[in-house]
Amino acid sequence: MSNWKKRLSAEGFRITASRRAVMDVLLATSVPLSPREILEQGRRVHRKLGLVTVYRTLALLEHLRCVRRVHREDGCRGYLPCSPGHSHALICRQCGRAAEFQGFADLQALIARVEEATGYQVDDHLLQLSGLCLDCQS
Amino acid sequence: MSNWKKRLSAEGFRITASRRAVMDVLLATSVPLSPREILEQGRRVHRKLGLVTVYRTLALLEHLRCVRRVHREDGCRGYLPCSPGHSHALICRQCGRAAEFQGFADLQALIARVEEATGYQVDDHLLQLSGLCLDCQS
DNA sequence: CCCTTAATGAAAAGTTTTTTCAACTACAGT
DNA sequence: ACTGTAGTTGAAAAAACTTTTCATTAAGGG
Ligand SMILES: [Mn+2]
Ligand SMILES: [Mn+2]
Ligand SMILES: [Zn+2]
Ligand SMILES: [Zn+2]
Repeated sequence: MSNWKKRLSAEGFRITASRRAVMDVLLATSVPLSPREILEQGRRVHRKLGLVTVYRTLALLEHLRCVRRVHREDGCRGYLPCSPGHSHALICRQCGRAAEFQGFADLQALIARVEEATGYQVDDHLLQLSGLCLDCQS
Repeated sequence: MSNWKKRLSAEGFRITASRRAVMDVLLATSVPLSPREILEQGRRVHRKLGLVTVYRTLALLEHLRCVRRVHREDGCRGYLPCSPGHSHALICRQCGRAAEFQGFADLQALIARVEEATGYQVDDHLLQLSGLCLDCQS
């Protein structure tokens, strides 16, 4: 049983055909998918999947930190699977392929300086990189 | 004549009452405003301002880098005025007050390492911090 | 196998954003 | 100033997106 399903069960959520369909789609993608795209792909394995359930499942998976939402110029609802622990997304602006990376110490240093300069107490951040993946560079 | 208006003229765009209204609202805010909020405030000075024009003016100002879009859990269409040059937004999660900060060298270092690790050629980034402003810490 | 109750999906409602198009007006040229 | 033209506007309609409702289904513990 996949990690995600374990997490759902552990938190008292039921494993349903609809949720499995959504999870299967997300686990298989390397490109951010919109709710509508997830619906379309999900229906290939679970015919009666509904869009409402896609939204609900995405909210749930996001809450459990199984997926992350990607923000782009042309839409802020691209969903990607994400590894456990803190990481950020790097998206190819050509083909959409996503990679993950860690925030290392640089960010902590930057944040410390920003706190110093502004007086704000920083407790969250949104960091996303974009560029060209190896394939799209040629 | 304000900086923004100069920039509009310079690029061949006309200075209209509607655009002035939207710009006035944006120049005066320290909190990200949604198109609808901009419409409401803008109508206080230009009665017949329409929502469509708010959207169009925002797209224009964003293109000219006079305003930036802020992404949040509860909506990715908050608009803020932004200073010339490269900077990022820092938002108070309590009262919404925004501050700007520069990306310094830390980010370059981080990006270099990410390029090294992933093979991607990074050419853009989205960075936003959030936390509590000085007032909201007490 | 029941039973309880979480979960689902169709439809409706509510929102947000874009497209259309006739009317308007900023402003360059006279 | 006056005029012509092309950029701009706003109402309305269309399209797209997201949430709510509610009767029905089915997961999974007992
Ligand atoms: Mn981070
Ligand atoms: Mn930057
Ligand atoms: Zn690529
Ligand atoms: Zn505050």
